[in-house]
Amino acid sequence: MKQPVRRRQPSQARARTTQLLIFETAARILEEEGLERLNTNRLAERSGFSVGTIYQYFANKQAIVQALMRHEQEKMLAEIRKSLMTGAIEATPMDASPRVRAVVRAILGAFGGRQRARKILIERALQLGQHRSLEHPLATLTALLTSGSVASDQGGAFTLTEIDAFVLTQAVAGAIRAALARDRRLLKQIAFEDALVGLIDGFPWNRSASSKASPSRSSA
Amino acid sequence: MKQPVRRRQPSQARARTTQLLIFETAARILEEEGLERLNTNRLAERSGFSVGTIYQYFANKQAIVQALMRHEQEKMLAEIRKSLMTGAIEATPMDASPRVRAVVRAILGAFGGRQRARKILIERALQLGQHRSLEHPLATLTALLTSGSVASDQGGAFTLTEIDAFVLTQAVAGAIRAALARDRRLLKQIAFEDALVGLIDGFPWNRSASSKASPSRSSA
Amino acid sequence: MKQPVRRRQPSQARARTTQLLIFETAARILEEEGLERLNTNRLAERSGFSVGTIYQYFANKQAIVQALMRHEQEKMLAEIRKSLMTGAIEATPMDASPRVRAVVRAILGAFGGRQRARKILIERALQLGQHRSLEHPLATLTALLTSGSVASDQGGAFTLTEIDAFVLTQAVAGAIRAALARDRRLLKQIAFEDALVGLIDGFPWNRSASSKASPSRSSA
Amino acid sequence: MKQPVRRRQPSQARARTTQLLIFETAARILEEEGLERLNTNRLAERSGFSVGTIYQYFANKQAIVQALMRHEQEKMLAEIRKSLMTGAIEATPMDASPRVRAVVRAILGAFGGRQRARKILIERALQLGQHRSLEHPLATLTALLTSGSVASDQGGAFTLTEIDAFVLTQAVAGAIRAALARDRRLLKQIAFEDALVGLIDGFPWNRSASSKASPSRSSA
DNA sequence: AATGAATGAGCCTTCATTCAT
DNA sequence: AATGAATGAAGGCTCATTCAT
Repeated sequence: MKQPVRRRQPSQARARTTQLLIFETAARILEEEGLERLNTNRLAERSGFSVGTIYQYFANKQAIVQALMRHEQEKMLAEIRKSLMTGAIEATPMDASPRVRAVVRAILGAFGGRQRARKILIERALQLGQHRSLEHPLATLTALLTSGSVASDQGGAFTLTEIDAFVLTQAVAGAIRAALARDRRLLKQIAFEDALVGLIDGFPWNRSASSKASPSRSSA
Repeated sequence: MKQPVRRRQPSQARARTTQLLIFETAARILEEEGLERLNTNRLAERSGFSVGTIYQYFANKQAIVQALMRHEQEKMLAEIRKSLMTGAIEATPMDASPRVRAVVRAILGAFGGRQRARKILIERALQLGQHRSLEHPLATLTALLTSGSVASDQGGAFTLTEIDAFVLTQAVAGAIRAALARDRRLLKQIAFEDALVGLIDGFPWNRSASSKASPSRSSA
Repeated sequence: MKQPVRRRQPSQARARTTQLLIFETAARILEEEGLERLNTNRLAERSGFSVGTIYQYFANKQAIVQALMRHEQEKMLAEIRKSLMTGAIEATPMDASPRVRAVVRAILGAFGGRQRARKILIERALQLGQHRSLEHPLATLTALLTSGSVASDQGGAFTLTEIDAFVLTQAVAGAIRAALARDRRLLKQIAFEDALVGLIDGFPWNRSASSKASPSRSSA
Repeated sequence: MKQPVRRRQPSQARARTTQLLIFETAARILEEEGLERLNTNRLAERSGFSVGTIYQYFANKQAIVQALMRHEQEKMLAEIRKSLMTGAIEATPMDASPRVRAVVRAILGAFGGRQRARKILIERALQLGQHRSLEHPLATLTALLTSGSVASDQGGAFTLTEIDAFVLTQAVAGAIRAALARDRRLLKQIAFEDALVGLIDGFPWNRSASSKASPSRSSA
C-alpha cells in the first residue's frame, strides 16, 4: 500500500550496531514472549531505541522479521564455514569426525540457541511461501560441500555430487524442522546431536573417500 | 473482569444448523486465509451471520477455534467408527485389507481435506499445551481397536494389546503430523495413503491373530 | 489476560499539556453528559485527540476516571494550601476569618465548580470501595491544620489536635457530600458557603487561640 | 427514535403475575449485581422468561426501570396506608406511638429491604430529572396526613397543616436519602429507625393534638 | 402470549506507522 | 540520526431490540 521508502543503508559502525541490537531484541522477544508480543512498540521499549529509529532501518514490521531471519541464517552459515575450514573443536573421544560434529553444532546452535524463535521464524517463512529463502543457506552449504575445498579427516580433500549434497542437507534440515514441530527441546539433547552426526557421518561421502562403502547400507 | 458467560446450548434445529455453518466458515477461512485472518468480523462476514449471533454460540474467539478442533475430531472419529464397523469401501485391487484402508482414508480425509486448517489447529492445540485433547481421539481409536469388536478380514475377531494400539496410533498420528509440518500436500497423495496402510497392515496385530507371519500380506 | 501496561510518564511539555486537556475534556463530559456518555471514543472526539493518544496516557477507561479524581483532589489541595499560606482574599465585611473563607472557597470551588462531575467521581470512588483515597486529601488537610504553620487571624500561630482536625474535616466533607447527594446547586449558594464558614469558624480552634473557651478541648 | 408501541395492558391474572416476577427479578439483579449488570438478556435469564416476553410488557429497558420504581413506591404507599389505618403492630414496650413506628417501618422496609436497589433507583430518577415522580409518594403521604382520617394514639383524630406535612415528609425522605448516599446499611439499624420515630414523634403534630407544644422546640 | 435466534451499533483496546522537532 | 507524541484502522465483545415461528 505504501511506496517503498528507501531505508538507510547502514554504513557507519554505530548504525550497524543499532541494527544488531534491534535484531537481538527481536529474537529475544520472539523467544521469551512469542510472535504475538513482537510489535514495534514493544521492540522499541525493550531495545531502548525509539520506534522512529527502528523505522529508520526497516521499512515495516514484516521487513524486520525477514531481515532477522536472513541475519540468523547468515550467522549460521558463517559458523558452518568456519567449522568446515578449521574443524578444530574439542572432539569427543571416539568421535569419528570432529569436523562433522562441529558443523552439526553450528547448525543446532544457530539462532543463538533460541529454538522457539527459530521455530517461529521458519514457520513464518513457510507461511509466506518463502521455501526458496529457507533453502538458500542449504544451497550455500551444498555449494561448500561440493566445492572440493573441504579437507577430509583422513587427510585428502573430497567432494560430494550435487545430488548427494542435496539429499544430505535436506535430510538434516528435515530432521531439525520435524524436531522443532514436535518438541523443540530435542535440539538441545546430545542424543539428537549424536543422531545427526551419525546421519552425516554414515553418509557415503566419507566412506567413498576411503573407498569402502558399508555393505549393510548398500543392501538397504 | 468477566465471568465466563454460559452460552446457549443450541436445542432448536436452526440453532444447530447455524453452529455448523459457523464451523464450516471458520474452517474455510483457516484453510484459505490463515489463522491471522480468522477474526470475528470476518467470520461474521463470510458466514452471513452477525457477530452477535456468533457470540451466542461461542464465549469468545478462542472458544471458536477450540470448538472447531473438537468438532473436526469428533467427525473424524465418527468416520473411523463407521469404517471399522462396515469396512465396505470400493477396495483398490490388490488391497490386502479394505477395512484398514477405510480407516486411513477417514483419518486422512478428516477436516474435510483441509490440510492447512488441520495443521493450524493442531499447531495451536500444541501451543496451548493441549496434548491431552489431541490424544483423545487417538485414545478412543485405541479403545476401539482393543475392544475386540473389530472383525478381521480373515473372518475371526481379534484384539490389540493396549501397548500395541498405542504405538500404532501414535505412529500414524506422528506420520501425519510430520507430513503436515513438512508439506501438507503429501496427505493427498495415494503413495502416502499406501504407506500408512502398509504401516498398519504390516503391524504385528494381524500376525498375532494368525500367530504366524501375516497371511494377508503374502496373499497381497 | 493482559498484564497492566506501563503508560508513558509524560516528560515533554506537550505531553503534559495533552494530559491536562484530556482531564479537562473528561470533566466536561462528566458534567455535561454524565458518566454513561464518558467513553473513550467520545473523549477522543471532544478532546480533539485520537483514542490512541488517550491510551498513551491511561491504561484503560477506568484509569482515566481514577486519574481524573486524583488530579482534581490535588488541585483542590494545592488551592487550600495556598489559601492557608496567604489568606489574602477580598474579605466579606464582618468576616471573622478571611483565611477560613478562602479555604472554604477552595473546597467548594474544587472540580472547577463542576458539581455534577464531582458527585459522579465521589460516588464512583465509594462504589469501588476507595474510601481511603477519598480521605487522603482530608488527611493532608488535617496534617496542614495540625502542623502549626498556620498563622491565626489574631496574629499568633496555633494548631489543632488531630482529633479536632479530623472532626472538622469530616464535618465539612460530610456537609458537602450531603449537599451533592441532595441538590448540587446548593454548593454555589453563598448561604451554603456562609454556613460552612460558620461551622469552621465557630469551631473551638479559634477560641483556643484566645485562650478561653473550653479548657478541656485546649488541653486535649 | 421508535414509534411508541402499545404494550399489552396486563388484564389477565397470569399477565399480572408475569409482570410482578419481572419486577422481582429486576430488583434482585439491582441489589445483587448492580445497575451495570441489569440488562435485558440477564433479566430474561434470571426471570425465566424470554426477552420477547419482557418486551411484551415493557417498551424498552428504561421503561422497565421506571416501572419498577413506580411499583416499589406504590407498594410502599400501600404499606403506609395500612399502617395508618390499623396501627396494629407488636409495639415495642415504652413505644410512644406504635402507629408512627409502623409507618417508619413501612418506609424503611420498602423495596423489600433492598437498599442497594433503592439507592440505584433513586439516583437514577434524580439523574433523569424526575424529582417530581420521587416526590409523588411523599405528596400522597402528605395528603393522607392532612386528610384528617388518621386516628391519634390519644383517641381523637387530627390533621397536619400542609406545610407541616411537607416539612415532616421531606425531613424523613432526606434522612433516608442521606443514609443511602453515605452507608445504606444504616437503614437496617434499629437506632436509625428509632431516630426517625423520634423525629416524627417529636414533631408538633402529636403535641398540638394534645394541645401542649414542646417548650424547648418553641425556643429553638 | 411466548419464544429465542438474530441483529448491529457502539464500546474498549491494540499496534503499525507517520511526522514535527 | 534519533525521538516519541499522535494517529486511526481494525479487532474483540456486549447488549438493546426485532421478528419469524
